[in-house]
Amino acid sequence: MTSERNSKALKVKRECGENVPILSDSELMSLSVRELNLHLRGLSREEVQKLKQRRRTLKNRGYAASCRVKRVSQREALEQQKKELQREVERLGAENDGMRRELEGLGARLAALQRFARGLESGGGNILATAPRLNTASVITIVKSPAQPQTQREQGGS
Amino acid sequence: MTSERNSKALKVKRECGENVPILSDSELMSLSVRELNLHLRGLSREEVQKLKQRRRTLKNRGYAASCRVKRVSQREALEQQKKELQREVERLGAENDGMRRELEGLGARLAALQRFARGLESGGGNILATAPRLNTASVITIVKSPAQPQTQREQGGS
DNA sequence: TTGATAAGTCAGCAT
DNA sequence: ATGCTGACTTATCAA
Repeated sequence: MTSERNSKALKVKRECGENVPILSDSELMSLSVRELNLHLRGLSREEVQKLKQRRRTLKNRGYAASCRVKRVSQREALEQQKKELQREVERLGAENDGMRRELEGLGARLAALQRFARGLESGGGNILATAPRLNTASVITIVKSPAQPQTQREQGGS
Repeated sequence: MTSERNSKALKVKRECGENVPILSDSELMSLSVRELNLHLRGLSREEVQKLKQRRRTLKNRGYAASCRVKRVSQREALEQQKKELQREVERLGAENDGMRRELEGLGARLAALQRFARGLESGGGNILATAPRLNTASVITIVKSPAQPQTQREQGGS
């Protein structure tokens, strides 16, 4: 196809013929209208039209290229955003699992204390004697078990 | 442009000329090779080549169209996936916030019990007298506070 | 041969 | 006039 266009371009140049500097594609494409007019001196109406048309075609070629580049980069941007969101989902999921485990641990400790408390409640004042399965040492153990990261600050007393 | 193609097609038909049924674009495009050959009887080598070329061009036109359709639907699929991931991130984020709050609540209750336990520990056996700021009733209150959803099942003891 | 795609051409819209 | 984009053609590659 390059050959086809070249031949076409050559044809135009031949037609423009004898007295024209003959503009290259890149020259013709980048010239401003006013600059272009300087090169149009002494050309027939038809020659001027052909040159302008070639200029338009060359510019269109560039526009088409930009259009394709834009299309590709937009697609890549979308894919990138998708990857980032996937990473974010993974991160949040892991964080969720971690907290779920912490919650389970705390829940178990609290449940144990709850059993103990039920004993306290029903047994009235005599704590140690009435607690079903737990004694004071057990409660201390449960309560002082690994503190959860979130509320670590709370323990800074004395 | 349609006019350009039409004129080109007409030209081909004129050239094929007097004795040919003249296949429409859609006919020529959808014919199998063997079916096509039936329509090629009594055509010059050149006419056959032109017809085959037109067939190829028509098919290419279809391929190009599919290509564009595919490009669009792939882009739409990407956008759809992106939206779903965004929703997922939002959902996980909300879930995270909820658990974080639960964790904070449980952490506060446990911290209070920890203060109480410190009193128990340092004071030896005399629990009620030694607890810094909490009495037995307070501990019961803390321990029996709203149980966390996750470990609700734990409390089912007689 | 068939199908897919990049690049180029053209038409048509919008600025 | 300029820039963009959809549709078409062509060249080219892959299956």
